[in-house]
Amino acid sequence: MNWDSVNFDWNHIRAFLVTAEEGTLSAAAKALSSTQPTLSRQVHALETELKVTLFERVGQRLVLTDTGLALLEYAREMGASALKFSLAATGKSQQIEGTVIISVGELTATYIMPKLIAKLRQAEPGINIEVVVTNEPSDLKRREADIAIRSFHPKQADLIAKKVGDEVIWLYGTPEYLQQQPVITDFSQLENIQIIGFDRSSSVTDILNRQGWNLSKQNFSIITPFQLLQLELCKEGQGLIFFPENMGDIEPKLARAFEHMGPIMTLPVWLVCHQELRTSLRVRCVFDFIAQEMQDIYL
Amino acid sequence: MNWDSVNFDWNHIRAFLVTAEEGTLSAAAKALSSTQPTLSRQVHALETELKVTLFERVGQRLVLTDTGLALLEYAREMGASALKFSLAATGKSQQIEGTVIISVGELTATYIMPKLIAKLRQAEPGINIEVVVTNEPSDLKRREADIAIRSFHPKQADLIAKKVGDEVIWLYGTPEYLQQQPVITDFSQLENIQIIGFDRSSSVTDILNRQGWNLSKQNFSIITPFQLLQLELCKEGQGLIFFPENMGDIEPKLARAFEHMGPIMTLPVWLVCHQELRTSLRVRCVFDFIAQEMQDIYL
DNA sequence: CCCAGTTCATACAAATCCGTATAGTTAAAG
DNA sequence: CTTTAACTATACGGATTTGTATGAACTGGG
Repeated sequence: MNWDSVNFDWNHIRAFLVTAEEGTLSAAAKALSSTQPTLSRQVHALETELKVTLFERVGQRLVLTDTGLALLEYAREMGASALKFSLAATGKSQQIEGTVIISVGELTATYIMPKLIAKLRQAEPGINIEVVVTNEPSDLKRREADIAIRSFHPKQADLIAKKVGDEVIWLYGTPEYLQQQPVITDFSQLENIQIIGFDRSSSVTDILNRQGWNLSKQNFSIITPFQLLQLELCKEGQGLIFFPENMGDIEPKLARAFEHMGPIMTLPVWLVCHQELRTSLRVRCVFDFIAQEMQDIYL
Repeated sequence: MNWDSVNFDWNHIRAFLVTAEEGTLSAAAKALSSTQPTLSRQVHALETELKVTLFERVGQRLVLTDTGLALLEYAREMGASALKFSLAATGKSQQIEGTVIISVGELTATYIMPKLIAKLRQAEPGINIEVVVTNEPSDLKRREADIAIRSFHPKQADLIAKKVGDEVIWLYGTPEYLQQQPVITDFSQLENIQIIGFDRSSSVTDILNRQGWNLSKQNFSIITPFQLLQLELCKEGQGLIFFPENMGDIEPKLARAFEHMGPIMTLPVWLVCHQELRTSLRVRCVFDFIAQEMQDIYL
């Protein structure tokens, strides 16, 4: 093997890759916990080392040249392999110290995580916890997190998932608001109800309508994907919200709506983790800990 | 994308990769034009960064741990991608300066290359030429060379090849030696001839026997893969050698054997180059130059 | 049209990394 | 058993790289 060909600074490729993906040197610097001048120099160095022009300096922005675009493909490959290396190394590490990144939704972050993390930190002081709060299905394969809490089973084959409970969803509102509502014997009678919804996409609406509801866009007066804002608006009497019972019940200002009708739906709670990390002592430790705690909560 | 996971020193992976492949830190240092202490520190750094033990320090040698072996796979992937990057970058480079590595056999290196390189350097002073002399089919895909001169068409699909001539092979010997040989009318009569051969494998023998010869191991008294040694031995009158006519004819001490029978065989001469490098200005420049020169020689 | 907010490039001090020299250890050969 | 050769780890001076601070240039909004 002729190693001369790979005997250039691999970190410069990383600099190029992150810069190209992030769009600017400054963003790349932030992503790599480095500084913009460093990235600037590294990209320049790569260009002179290989005698190619990767970026066109047009005004304040760097745009990839055709050459840069062609090479980016291989840089991405390297990045993917580096990620695999990192994942495998974390998995192989027999140290119980280090950081574990957990991806959760807003509500879990607010109602579940604080006590859970406190308890975990007490049990395993060597492990640092990083919480990524997002409602998006964050991509575990890209190492946005080590462990994720989801309400759906992941499709990717190389992820492992464990069901830790069922989230029971009710409609909640202020007692004052609820008194204004009619007494119903069927959900189809809720034609004039005001619900604070997630977004304008009608996926939830469709599901409920198929279950006998009769909802349209008119019922969703306020739209926001921020569930904590939904909660606050609901507390102000602006409408009803879909909320898990273990969280809604402890809100003093809220009460279940149409309780005699039973819960609206139940969502499974999945704990998801990358398969490569199954052998990591510390990730497994956190995974098992959360699984135990969640099962206690959702018992 | 979470870049934290790949935010370790990629050069340390390269250090690990080359060390694992080469076996020792010292060898890796030589391969990377670096020094042993540097590699030692880089491997150590990688181990502490990822909290894994890659090598077991047993005595004077480093042996891969199971963890190291598992991670080596991904390091190899990174190396392969780095190689692709390098190849593509060289291909994309529009600079006419740089180094071009040419792989040739001993005879071509001795008889053809000196004048050819001199002429090339005069025509393109910016290009540095590196010559790898080997009779093995050096692996262009591993970048052991940019351009190779071969007597067979490469099988790999992503290589491009151009036939630049035919090498006419005769048997040569000293006039004194040849006088002792019988006058023949058929090659099958050469039962007692002494030939200085390449190796004990009978591939050449088989080919010739199929063409009507009658050779056995007895005919190959001296065996060596070094063709220049074959030549010297032949000059000393130790036997006959297979030799290209354009090289053998200019050796004052040698003469064609059994010239009335015609040449023994003809071998094609191929110029081979990696497809990725076709767009490289300087590689293409050298490729075209050699093609032109070789065609003049073998006209 | 100007100004606030970004962006990338450059200068210099500080921190880091590398190479030389050296010591310590092991394996093989005489 | 001794010697030699080969390999890795450590110490220190020097070279390289990094980060902070700053400048210059461009974009977009008021």
